[in-house]
Amino acid sequence: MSDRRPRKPPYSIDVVLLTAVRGQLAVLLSRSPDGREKWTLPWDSAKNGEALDATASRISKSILGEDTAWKEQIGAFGDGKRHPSDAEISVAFAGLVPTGTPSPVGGVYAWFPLADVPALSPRQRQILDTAVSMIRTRMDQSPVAFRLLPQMFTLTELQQMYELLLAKRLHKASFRRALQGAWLVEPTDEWRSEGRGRPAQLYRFAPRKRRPAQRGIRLDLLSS
Amino acid sequence: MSDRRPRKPPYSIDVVLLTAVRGQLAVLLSRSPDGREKWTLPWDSAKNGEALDATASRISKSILGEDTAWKEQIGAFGDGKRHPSDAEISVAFAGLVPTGTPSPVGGVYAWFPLADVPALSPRQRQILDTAVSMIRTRMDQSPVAFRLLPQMFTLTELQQMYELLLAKRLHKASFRRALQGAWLVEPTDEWRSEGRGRPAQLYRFAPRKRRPAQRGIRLDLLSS
DNA sequence: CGAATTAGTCACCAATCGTGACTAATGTCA
DNA sequence: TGACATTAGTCACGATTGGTGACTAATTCG
Repeated sequence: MSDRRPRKPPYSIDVVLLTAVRGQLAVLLSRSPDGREKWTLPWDSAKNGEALDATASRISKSILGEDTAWKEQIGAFGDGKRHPSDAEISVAFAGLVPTGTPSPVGGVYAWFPLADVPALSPRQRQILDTAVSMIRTRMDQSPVAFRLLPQMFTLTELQQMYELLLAKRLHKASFRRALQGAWLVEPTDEWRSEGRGRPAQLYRFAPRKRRPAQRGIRLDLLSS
Repeated sequence: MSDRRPRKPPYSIDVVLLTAVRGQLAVLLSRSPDGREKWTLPWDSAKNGEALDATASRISKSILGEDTAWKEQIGAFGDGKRHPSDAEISVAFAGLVPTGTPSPVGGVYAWFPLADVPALSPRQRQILDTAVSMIRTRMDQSPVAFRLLPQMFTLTELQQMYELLLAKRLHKASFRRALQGAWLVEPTDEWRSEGRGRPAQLYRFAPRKRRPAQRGIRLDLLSS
């Protein structure tokens, strides 16, 4: 988060780090050095010759200790709306952080549930909204839910993650049947006993190329 | 596209205009003023204070006479790959042009079927590939096929457009049943007689909000 | 007129999906 | 120790959706 002010950078790289906290999506914000209770999305300007996603990786790494396992560009933003940098445009990336990852120490960074995000600059607010909506609509194309979970997880946890992202309850049997047909996970030989109740088998994300999903068209998904 | 060289712009706006020509997707390229047979994606730098998509609209309008009915940002590109501008990064937009739109006159612009696109700068090549792949994967979320057709079209034309985008044959009855269930088109009272055979009724794109498509999850679409 | 051609529909069957009820394996507590 | 609560995991039925070939409809051509 360099805060050098000598000359205005041509563009900033902003990072939307998302995780799941207690059944809600949460975004990582950075405390502004100047204001008292002002928060911003982490951002920086690119070093000389650095690729766009490399800058995003560097930012993530500097905050979390390592890069996110998944990252996607959200787009470029710059409708003249204000931004903590004075850059004309900002290129935004979204990254997913598994639950259970140790939180960054120090009072500089904090996770905010989406419902409790404080006021941001207009451009960063738009970036956040676009990132969340993109994550939610790209679920079918990207392994989003898996990247919000640790490497090993129970099927109930996976289902709850899907329910969180879809904001909709799923039926257990349907969910597992669909999962089976998609060849996305494989069981490990470990089990986890979570208090009372039968222990759950742990699975890992292991997509197989089998069956290229030769299905029909789905016109009914068209939103607008 | 302006070719002023005095100072390097901070970023360029590149536009990928796509249409369908004889059963193939085609992209509009602009002849380089310097080289003899060099072609580029249309691009320009933003005027002062102009929003990103406003620049893209201005470029489209200057080429086609009017803006495209549909346009989407593809993203920001700038991994140090070369670009006709010397901008560090380029923000790309895709726009769809209905078949039958009068082609831009003069030898400056031309439509190239995707298979016959000449060599482009590395960055523009990447932009084009990303744009096409985005269009194809976002078909379910955006009315892509409809924006490649004139306002009124026959269902056979619509089906052929879907077949072109999906690179896959569709069964007539299935296609029409899915279309009916999606409430996307409405019939007009006009018909078109295309040579021999029974005349076809013309339809228009008229999505209705009915039935929010309360369907299950589709895990089997997950690609990676 | 009849054949060819394209549009549009129907109906059968298979595959998929929503659902409730079932079994399985553990902890809790009397 | 045994009944109960709790969570995991599966099964099977009926309803819906989807793939498909064959059908009817309306036009041009010769």
